[in-house]
Amino acid sequence: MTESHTDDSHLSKRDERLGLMIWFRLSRVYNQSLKETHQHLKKWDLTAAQFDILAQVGAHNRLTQKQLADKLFVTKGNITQLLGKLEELGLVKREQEWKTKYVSLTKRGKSLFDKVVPVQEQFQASQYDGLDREEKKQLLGLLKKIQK
Amino acid sequence: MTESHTDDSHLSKRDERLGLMIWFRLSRVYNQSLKETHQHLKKWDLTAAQFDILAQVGAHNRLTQKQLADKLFVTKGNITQLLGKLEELGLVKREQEWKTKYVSLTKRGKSLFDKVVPVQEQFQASQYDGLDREEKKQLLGLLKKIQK
DNA sequence: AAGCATCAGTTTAGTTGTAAACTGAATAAA
DNA sequence: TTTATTCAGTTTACAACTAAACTGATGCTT
Repeated sequence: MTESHTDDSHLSKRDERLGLMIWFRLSRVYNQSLKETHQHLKKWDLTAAQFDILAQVGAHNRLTQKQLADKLFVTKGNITQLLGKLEELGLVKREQEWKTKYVSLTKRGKSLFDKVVPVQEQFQASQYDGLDREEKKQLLGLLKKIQK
Repeated sequence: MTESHTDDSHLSKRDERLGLMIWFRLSRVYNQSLKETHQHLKKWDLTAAQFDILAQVGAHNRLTQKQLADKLFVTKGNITQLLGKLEELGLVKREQEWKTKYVSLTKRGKSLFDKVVPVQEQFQASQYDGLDREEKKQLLGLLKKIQK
């Protein structure tokens, strides 16, 4: 006889229910976190998307727009738009070299980077203070497993 | 002497790093899941936000817009806009009663609800197939704990 | 060399969402 | 009764993001 076969066709109703609850909870945790991030970044008049670019460019100085898009998991079109704004704000500059454009921080951008990134990263991480180190490792492991 | 005090001031660099990795991973898992959801819903010409409303209204029939907003954790303004579209599509109707408006499904909406919701919910849940039941419970527990 | 594919970046149109100001009705208070 | 509060829903302006079509330059192929 088949072992542990209470339901084998797709997934038991119980598992489906669990999956749905995870989905709802995940979306709530993520969106709440995003909102708090936004709130926190207002101090420097930055949006979350702008911060992400600032952090990436500052950490790697000199990236192409494509590399940036890939690192942030967004489209090239999105990067174009965001860089337009950041350029207006005088935080980044684009230098065409051969066929590609390299993005780097201006002096103002660098200075803002140094001021904001450490504080913001600490804030970001603090959102998981409710978990101890072991639980964080567990959570990270489970999230990785979801993405196969 | 204080016990296990390698760093007590804020959080150890190690914990901060872990927190950041969780944040990145969470955002990737969520956005990927959202994208796949969108893809899947295209079959019925529905967006994820529209599906969420269809599912909620169908499950509770007759909700006010405020209740809907609260259940979905979005603003009333967003609900107004989405309902406008769904009304155009002939899927929901709004009935003013005293000062509030009650939202319910039309015949077309009901029929679409019956067709889409079970399939979509199963698809949604299947995104966590990589985890066994125990792991799902663990993940859910950790997510809940984050929200205190 | 001419033509074609490729690839970075841009543009455009559309969706989702927020925040904040506004409308209008019901209720409470003077 | 008149005024003020409250509260549901609407509107407006804006940010973020995608998908898909487009631009232009590089470089391969014949």
